[in-house]
Amino acid sequence: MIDQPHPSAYITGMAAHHHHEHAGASLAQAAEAALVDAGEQWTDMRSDIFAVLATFEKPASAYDIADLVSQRRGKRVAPNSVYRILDLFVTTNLARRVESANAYIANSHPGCLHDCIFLICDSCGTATHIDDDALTMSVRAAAEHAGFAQVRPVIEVRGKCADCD
Amino acid sequence: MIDQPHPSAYITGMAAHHHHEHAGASLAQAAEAALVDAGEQWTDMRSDIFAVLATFEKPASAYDIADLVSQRRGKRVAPNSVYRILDLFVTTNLARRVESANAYIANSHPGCLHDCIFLICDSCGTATHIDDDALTMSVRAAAEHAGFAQVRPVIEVRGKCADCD
DNA sequence: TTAGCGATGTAATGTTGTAACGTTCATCGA
DNA sequence: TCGATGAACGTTACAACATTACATCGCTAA
Repeated sequence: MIDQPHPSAYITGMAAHHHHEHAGASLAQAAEAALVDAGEQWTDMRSDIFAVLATFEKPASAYDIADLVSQRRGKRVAPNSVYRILDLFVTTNLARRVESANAYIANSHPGCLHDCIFLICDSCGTATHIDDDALTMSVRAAAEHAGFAQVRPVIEVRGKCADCD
Repeated sequence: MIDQPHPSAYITGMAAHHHHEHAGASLAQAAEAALVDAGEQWTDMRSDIFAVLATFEKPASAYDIADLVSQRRGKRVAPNSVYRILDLFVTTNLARRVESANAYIANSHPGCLHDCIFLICDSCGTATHIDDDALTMSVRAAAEHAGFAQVRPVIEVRGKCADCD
């Protein structure tokens, strides 16, 4: 059901880049729209998990999410179920996995397809992101030049944020 | 005892870039030299762990290494001990951690200080690396521009390598 | 009605990573 | 010589992250 976008989608998508940063209810709506658009269902469980994920400032682990969703529902939700849905979110671009933190973060502009660069503070753990398509496309190009296909860049920068510095 | 290099070290190191790719005994020697240079000891345990790590084509997990080192020594070596030494290797630039694989890979030119870009094949798992200082410095610059300090870029690209494609 | 399918639940297990503390051994000054 | 110190490594236990296999539930199309 879910297909990875063809790499060229990134190139065309790159031209006119116009970001709608969502938050709160607006974000949830955008997420729902994007998921339905991808031919998937927007269930209560998915809605709850997305809502919880979106409350985090820092990348959230699947277990963090499982705990909060369990509270919210008054019934234990197993990590398993959370992982399933997080995987779905990642493939549909509603969320990103932060590899260097083994955690996930909501995409604040779902439906908008491009690579992003995460900045994760080693002190306070908060993550921000930069959109620099020129840079990410260079990374893609370098990998493709080395013979790689279907590339999926993972660009994260660990460090100290302005507040913690 | 161990200090992180100042970021400017990267900039100066970037100018004349001349790689000595090591392998086998030569690599082990280079590693030993680099470690001693950093004021650390080159013990039997460290030597064994480095040797095992260097035999891998693919990023090796700490547990993989623990198993092989245990065999080699005829005595169980706990993952714990392996982690300690891998951490040391990472801080002294003898090895790198591949975040997106939760695994480690020997640095084929220890003593040579710069960020690198890993390409990891999702099919066969092998990892190669690209050295593109212009690119990695741009990532550093972008992060610093966003107010981050003591930055440590993690640039990895998942995809299909030329052989598996 | 019921066969099929997608979503979720349940239980078990596997993998990765850390914490706390103990032992060994080399060095060094009294 | 003796004990103090400190680095390296051992041992145990546990915490955190992730997956597998299979069961159940509810919808809908034949």
